[in-house]
Amino acid sequence: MPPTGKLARSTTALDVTRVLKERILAGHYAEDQFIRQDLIAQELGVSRIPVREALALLEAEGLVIREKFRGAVVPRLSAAEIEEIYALRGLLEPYLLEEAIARITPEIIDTLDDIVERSRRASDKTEWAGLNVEFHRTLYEAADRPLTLQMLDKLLVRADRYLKMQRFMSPQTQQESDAEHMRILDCIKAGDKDGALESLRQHIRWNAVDVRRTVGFDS
Amino acid sequence: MPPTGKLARSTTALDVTRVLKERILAGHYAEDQFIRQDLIAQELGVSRIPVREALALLEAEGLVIREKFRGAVVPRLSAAEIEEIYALRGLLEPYLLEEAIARITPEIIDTLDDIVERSRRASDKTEWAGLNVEFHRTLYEAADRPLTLQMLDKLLVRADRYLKMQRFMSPQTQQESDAEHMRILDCIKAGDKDGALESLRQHIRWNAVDVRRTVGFDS
DNA sequence: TGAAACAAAATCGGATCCAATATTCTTTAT
DNA sequence: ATAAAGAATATTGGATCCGATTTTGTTTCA
Repeated sequence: MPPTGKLARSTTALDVTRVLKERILAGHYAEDQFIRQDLIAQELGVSRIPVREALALLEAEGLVIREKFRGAVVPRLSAAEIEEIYALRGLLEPYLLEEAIARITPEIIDTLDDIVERSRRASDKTEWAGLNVEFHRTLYEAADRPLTLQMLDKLLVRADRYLKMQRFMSPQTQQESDAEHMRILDCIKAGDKDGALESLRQHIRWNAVDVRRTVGFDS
Repeated sequence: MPPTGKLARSTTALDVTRVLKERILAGHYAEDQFIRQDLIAQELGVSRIPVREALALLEAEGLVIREKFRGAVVPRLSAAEIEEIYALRGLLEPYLLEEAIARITPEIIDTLDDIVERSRRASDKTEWAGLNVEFHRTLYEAADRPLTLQMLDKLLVRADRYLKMQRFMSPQTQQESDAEHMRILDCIKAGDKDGALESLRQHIRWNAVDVRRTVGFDS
């Protein structure tokens, strides 16, 4: 039996959940294709029990849908769902930003400056994506609204699956995104709350437009 | 071949999930008290496997917290979490109401009228609570925003646990709540969107005040 | 007597096994 | 030859069993 590595704190089920989530977000499983428990179990060297728990958790996150005695599939994302996700981002993120501004410290601002700087220098697309996430995470964690942040995370995970599948992030979009982050950060430094909020809303709108354009909606 | 539009048959794990959720919402388990898998399994006449899956799902909903090799407990709700839930209601519900108004039909309005009428006549507290939920559900389903509604539901479940535990709903509060529902409905009929939104926000604020008063926060 | 050390019991996470159901393949009738 | 019917296979959900860890109880020593 191959050792599964050092799982001192985590459980096998959570490890499987993490692996499957990464795979799904990487577009490893085609939509409407069944994810076979047995195969996953063999690939990861575990039994089907933690695989089943992982699939149950992923269903709760909306990343798969299970049908009794049939299996789990990655569901298609509808245009309506994408639209809804961006509408919800437009509600949640300004709220988080507002609360973050009320609680932000010079240390956090320094951290954000650093992230933006590294983001601008980033050449690798994956590295840039990581820094992009880190920027928002650092900023929003300052808001001290764990429930809201958790809800937002789940929304972004759903959207991310789509975005990564579509490979839509152009260098131009990256530049524009960095610039918008800087604008938000500058507004925060200047104590311009409304300016920061407006920049954020613009940021989200641009994101939404990008997605629509790439996906080619009509709705 | 028979039509595939058959209802999704329930699985044992989902049945256990439903039972446990009902129990938790009814305050059956004390906070910080371990929910023993073996006991649940015996009580329900099933094995521990579906019980474990149920607990995993309930953890994803925030109704329990599991610690490795220790078990699952109903977590305490902090004052901060209550506040956050109401803040999020204040974001999500106006959005849903706005979308609902844009799509509402005379039939739905009739249904809502009926619900309010029955709610006003309701003597039993449980019946009233059910109608209260039905009013919001009917109204918000008209918004056709399933993700948002699902998020709201999960928030309300968390809050409900607290409210039911505290048994806070006084007759006076019921009357006031019914009146607010009528006000919202009247605004919708009159095509007064802003009025409806303002009534809703007031409704949520009152709810929040009610909770704070009953719970007796200070933090 | 009280606390540390050790043993016993309880409980959990995971593995293996079995039953229920779905899917695929084969047979058969027209 | 084709489509319905039935057998064989595949896959899932659940039950039973096992090792790991925590908790509880007992013993021993200062």
